[in-house]
Amino acid sequence: MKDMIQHLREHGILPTAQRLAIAEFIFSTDGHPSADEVWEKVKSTFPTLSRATVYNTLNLFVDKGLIKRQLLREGTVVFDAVSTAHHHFIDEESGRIYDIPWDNIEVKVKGEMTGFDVRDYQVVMRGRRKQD
Amino acid sequence: MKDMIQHLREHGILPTAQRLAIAEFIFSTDGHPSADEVWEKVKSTFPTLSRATVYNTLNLFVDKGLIKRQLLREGTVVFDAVSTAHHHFIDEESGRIYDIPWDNIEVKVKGEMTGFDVRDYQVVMRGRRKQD
DNA sequence: GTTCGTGCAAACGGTTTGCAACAAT
DNA sequence: ATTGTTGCAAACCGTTTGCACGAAC
Repeated sequence: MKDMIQHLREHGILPTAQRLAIAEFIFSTDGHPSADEVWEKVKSTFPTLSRATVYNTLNLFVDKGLIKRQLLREGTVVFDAVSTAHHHFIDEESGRIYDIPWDNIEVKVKGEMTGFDVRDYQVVMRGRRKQD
Repeated sequence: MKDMIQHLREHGILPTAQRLAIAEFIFSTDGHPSADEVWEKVKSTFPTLSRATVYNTLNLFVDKGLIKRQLLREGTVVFDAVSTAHHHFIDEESGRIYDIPWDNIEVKVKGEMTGFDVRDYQVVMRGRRKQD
């Protein structure tokens, strides 16, 4: 809790009650929730929380570098609180998104990539989760 | 033209004038247009074409396996007519999406991936296009 | 008291859908 | 005749925005 206040302050974010509640949730889940899903969840412990505040707050967190937007679901952006680089696996049946540790996959450039200044990359996999 | 009619028929699609016009466009561009962009372009040669028909047709093409939906742009789905597997590079400045040949990048699994039945994957890169 | 954050409702933009007119078999 | 396709408009849904109220420095 105290750490979270500190964490927000370090990123230049004024730690209001709403922002704390949202931050607590998004950093405690290992899922990849949409803004509306965050709203639904946090509302249960913070009933007055408005949808607009959730959207604004999540965008603020992204701008300040606390979390990342990911294009992994159709129709909605999802947010990813894991700060270290990783890959993603999407279960085509459930739509669930799994983090794949960075070191599980080796990506090597073999062909010509001149003219492309790659700042960031990730492997996006799709398929079926067999167990779990 | 004749080939396109044939192509559609082979995929179980009745080749109407609208569908032909949309197919001609999407298979001739190397870009990754959104449905609205397809509409704008094809409308110039087919003014009566409605937006709904474009959306319906593109979805039909996806269902029948002619083209692919890609989650590479925020706010809209883009369509990809290239049937062979490839990776993508997104210019963060312009938003332009570039195809990267499959053999340019080697992806090797190093870690544990049990439980994940990977049916499909691609590398998504972001950065700046330096020349063109 | 000025700046910043919140909540509400309205607006917005991409996409889907219901429906009537129409074309194809 | 039946089935499938088109165009229009309305509906839908995720997201942003304008604005008034309220809290914090």
